[in-house]
Amino acid sequence: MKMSKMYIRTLREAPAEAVVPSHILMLRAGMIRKIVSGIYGFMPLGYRVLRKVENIVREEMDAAGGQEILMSALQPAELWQESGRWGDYGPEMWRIKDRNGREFCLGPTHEEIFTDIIRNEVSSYRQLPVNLYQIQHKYRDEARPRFGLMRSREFVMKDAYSFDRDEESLNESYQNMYDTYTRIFNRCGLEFRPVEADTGAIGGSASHEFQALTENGESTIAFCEKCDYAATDESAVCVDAPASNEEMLPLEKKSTPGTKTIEAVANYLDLPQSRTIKALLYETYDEEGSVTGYVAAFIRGDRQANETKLINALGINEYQLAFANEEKMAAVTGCVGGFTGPKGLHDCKIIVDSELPGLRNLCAGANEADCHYINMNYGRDYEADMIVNFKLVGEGDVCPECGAPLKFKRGMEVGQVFKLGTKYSKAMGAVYKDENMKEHEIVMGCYGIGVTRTLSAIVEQHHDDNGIIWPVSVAPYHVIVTVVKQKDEEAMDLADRLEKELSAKGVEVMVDDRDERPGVKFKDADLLGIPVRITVGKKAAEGIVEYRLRTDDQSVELPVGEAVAKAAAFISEGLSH
RNA sequence: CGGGGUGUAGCGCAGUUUGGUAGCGCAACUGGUUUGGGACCAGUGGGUCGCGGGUUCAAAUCCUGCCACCCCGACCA
Repeated sequence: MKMSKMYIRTLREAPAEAVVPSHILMLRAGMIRKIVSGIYGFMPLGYRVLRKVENIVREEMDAAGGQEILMSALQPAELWQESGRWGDYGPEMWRIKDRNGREFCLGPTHEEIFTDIIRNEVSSYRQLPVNLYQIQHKYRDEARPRFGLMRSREFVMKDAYSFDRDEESLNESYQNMYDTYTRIFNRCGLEFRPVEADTGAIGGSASHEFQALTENGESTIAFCEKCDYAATDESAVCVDAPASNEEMLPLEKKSTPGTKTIEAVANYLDLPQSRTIKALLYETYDEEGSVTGYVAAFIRGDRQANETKLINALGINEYQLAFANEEKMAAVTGCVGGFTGPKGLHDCKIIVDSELPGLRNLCAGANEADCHYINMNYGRDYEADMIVNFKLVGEGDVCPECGAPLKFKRGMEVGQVFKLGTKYSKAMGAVYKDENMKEHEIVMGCYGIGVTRTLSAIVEQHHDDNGIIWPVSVAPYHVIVTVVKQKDEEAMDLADRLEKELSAKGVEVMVDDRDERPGVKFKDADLLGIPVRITVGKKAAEGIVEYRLRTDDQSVELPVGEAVAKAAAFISEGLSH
């Protein structure tokens, strides 16, 4: 297509509102436009890229046995009330009413809708397994939309749901999607890592996030350089320190005036912090926010707690746990702020980190002002209501798989796969009959890809100071033919020939025939990130053009025919993986 | 939701301290000269200075309420 006929508007300067490269460059290239905070429109070139990514997703999902459908974005409250999530979802859900006052939401996700479809239509094991997906706008009223398409309130998502007769079959469906996602993100040209993710209060049995590696990502992932282990920082497993074989020494109470922190008490008693026990005091709440009880969690003094793991162990939602009001808690449990220890506490749940029972002769608060015990040992001196591994992983901690040190990197979550189990089928009555006419709940999985977010990730990973560098697979056009003197008929004829011959080979071509100076055209070509540039310039009359890749800074002169062949080969190679 | 910042032409900004009725660069339009990495000259158009209230002879500027946008944090099936 001729650029003089295209609707394209590039910006020389970056809008002040954008701070990360993907946002800045997509705005500058005129690919997206902000409508309001967290809501973006796609302009012609941006929409072409979006459709390319969608089509990669579509092809791979279809190849994996998924079937595409399209449900409504607007969903009735009733379905969410059935699953129990109308109340759970919170302020992120856009809720609206129709003219009669009936409640709806703009779908933030579609488990309810898909489960509803399936329960009405599936009744036999013979109809399973099923994998349905859609590509559609999702709506989440984010507390803080950010970084353009990276975290927006309206975004395009591919969401797939699998329905299986049992866990074993689910495992196959899950692995199938895991492999499919790997192919999709490879084809999008992303450097990514699948990582183990927290399954949270939703109660699924396994989940992986697909994290595109980028400095501007919002997630932190822990990974092992030696083996394949990788997990989000919250779900990464921190290995217990090896059990000690020291003799138990007699418990002794020490006066430790004013030592309210681990650091202070360790210094005062001249102990390493790894020989102390830290207390973390929490209140738990019911759904209405009333205090339901107290939790004292104990962990080695040099460790950090991972509250997500505590929450999961307690089987509550994250809003149901918060640091305690120590004065109130002291009245009930006997704890003493700054001097709390596991010995002598009452009327609260005592959670002990999994490595403490194996450690000997530790120092802990005595539940008495200005006093600590030393030589405290699990079993002899204190016991737990629950033993939980709730340590937060730190960089350098040992890999739970192979023992090598863990490293941290930043990532952007572009996809997620989740074994849901029967949460929704149970709540909504999605059942099938087996060979013996016995009813079972359908076992579900769900699988999401943030399509618009994937665009951000691609640009974050593929750009330079001059602009975007699209991978061939998602580039809005494959080749840009830059005509230096568009008024020169010979040059325009040559450009037309390039366009025609390349198009005939399935290559997508844009011809910059605009009445602009060459510098402007070159700058725009770089900004737009078209993978191949063919310049029709000085030697147009001789049928010689210049061929250059967006990733190179040198061009080569070639006869037109060769340039066509070379570009076509390069594009076909780029599309083949 | 807490903390911070910003709102002046399509984009980037100055002007606000010290009140006097709005300016610069880019972009756009016209004409001319140019033409290989964001040209030059001359001219033109474009603004309820985020919105409301107040002070004042006079408000972009001072006071006040609200709104929007951005950043950090909290949050993120």
